[in-house]
Amino acid sequence: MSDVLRAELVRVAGELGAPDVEFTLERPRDPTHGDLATNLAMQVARQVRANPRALAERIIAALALPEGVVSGTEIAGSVFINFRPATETLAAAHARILAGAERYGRSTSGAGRRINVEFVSANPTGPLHVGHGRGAALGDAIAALLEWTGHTVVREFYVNDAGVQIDNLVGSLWARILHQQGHEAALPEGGYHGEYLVETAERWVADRAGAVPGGPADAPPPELRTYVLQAMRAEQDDTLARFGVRFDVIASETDVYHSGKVQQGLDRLAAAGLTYEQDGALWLRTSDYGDEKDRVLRKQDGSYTYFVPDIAYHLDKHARGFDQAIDVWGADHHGYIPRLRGALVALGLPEDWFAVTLVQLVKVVRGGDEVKMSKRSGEFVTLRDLYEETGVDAARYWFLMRRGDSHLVFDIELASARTDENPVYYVQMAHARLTGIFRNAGIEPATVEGTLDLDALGPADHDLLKALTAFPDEVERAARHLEPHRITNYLEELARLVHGWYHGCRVLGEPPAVERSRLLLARAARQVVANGLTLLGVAAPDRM
RNA sequence: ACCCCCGUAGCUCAGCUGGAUAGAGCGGCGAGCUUCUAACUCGUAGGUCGCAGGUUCGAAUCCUGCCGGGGGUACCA
Repeated sequence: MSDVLRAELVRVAGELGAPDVEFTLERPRDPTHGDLATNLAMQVARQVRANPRALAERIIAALALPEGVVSGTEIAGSVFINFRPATETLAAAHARILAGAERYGRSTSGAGRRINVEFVSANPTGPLHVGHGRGAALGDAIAALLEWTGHTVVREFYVNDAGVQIDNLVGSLWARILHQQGHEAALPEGGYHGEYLVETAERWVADRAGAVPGGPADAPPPELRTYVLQAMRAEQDDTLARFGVRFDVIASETDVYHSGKVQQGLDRLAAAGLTYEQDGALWLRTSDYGDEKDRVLRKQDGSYTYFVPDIAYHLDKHARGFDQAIDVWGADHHGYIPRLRGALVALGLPEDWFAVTLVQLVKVVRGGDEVKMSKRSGEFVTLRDLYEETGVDAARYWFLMRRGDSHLVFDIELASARTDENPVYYVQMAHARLTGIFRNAGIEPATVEGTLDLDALGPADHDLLKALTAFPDEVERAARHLEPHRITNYLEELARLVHGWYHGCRVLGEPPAVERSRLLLARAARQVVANGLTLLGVAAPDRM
């Protein structure tokens, strides 16, 4: 209905002397205000300096809509014009849900634009912790939202496998190996104290049948580096795979160096006259492009800052043909955004090519007591620990419930609770109950076909259907803002309606016309709940 | 000192980039199982949208200044 209506409103606005007027046409928060409302009269009144109330009347009079689109029109507050859809429109919307099936809610609005979504990108220095989990759930859901809206998406993970931290990692592992052999050995400054390296050390020694080359006086054996990087990466990959997150591309910082792209990037910056030497270091003029100050590219000791490979890496993403790169970062990196964007803009990339979604850190509590996390001390809750306790569905859903830039309190006890305090169970339950109707009737949902007879049904049925038809718009909006929590909010509201409907509107055993139409409605509702959960990477169980 | 995010019901948070009487869950109080799953439903109480100005037909939403919480301001990654 809205497309036809919007086009007609634009035409009428032109007739009234305001052809380019901006106006809204949306579902009002309060359903008693109709199903679609527009502020067109007020907006036109502003431009042509006329009485809004009179204009609203003229607009309504001038509307020429086909039969079966709108059943009612009214003016409210002398500013809004409210529309009610005709039953034909609603029945057609229902038919679109069934026809769309598992694709209902998808659109082509992205027009195949190629988007690179980079997320998690954890350092290969230890197991993934809970904060990575939030980034994983969010990045994956953002990617899914973009896919649902017709973008071509690549999920990418960047491994910072170069730099001092890896030396510290290797040194830490070497110390653990020496401990194993009964030697005294101190962990390096800035080293990693976690228990997991003790286990890695045991495995390494076992793999080599106890033959450890060298002692406390020696440097770590060279092969230790590849070994520990592979071990850490394998652990992370396995944790993510079990969490239902898969990547199309794993990019590595070392590769960016070896491919010569770092040097190419530096050459490009220098050729554009963006760099200068000072105090024995090489600087980039990022302050000309929105950053607070210029940044060092090459340190006095001749090595590069991590900034350099990051620029090269993002230039490489651009060269690979992406129309946009979206990075999901922890909020503690926010100060880094203007710097990287500045560099990319300086090299001629569009301002909005590089976008960052920030995730605030997660506070983990267990029944009210905070669980401290520190990779250094090694006392932390890993992502794996978390979802093994709560289940993958609950963990993913909890990470997505809140806006990325709001602090998240993750109560392990609450998230694993199988009670009504846990929204994920509430939503999944809606799906299970709807499926239960078909199971009790002994029929497959997909075999219930035909046109919905809305005249046989009541207001509660109509309200449920209207909520179902809002799903595609919600997906569109969530994708535009990169905010998956809009989908969880929608699903919780929909689940509330489903439970209420289930309670108040019996299906099986009603008069044939009612039973048939309610089965059709239940099939549509089940589809939309399933699609919403699937989009978020959460299961839609048939029974619980 | 400067920069970024947040501040909405007792608690956890929504609020569709300016719309109508600010919503939900949990918790409180009250009610409801002979009925397709009570992991549920219904009712009810609960608000100076941090504070003060400004912008306009209209502000929780936009602009300014304060207050409070968190994060960031490396030739670390």
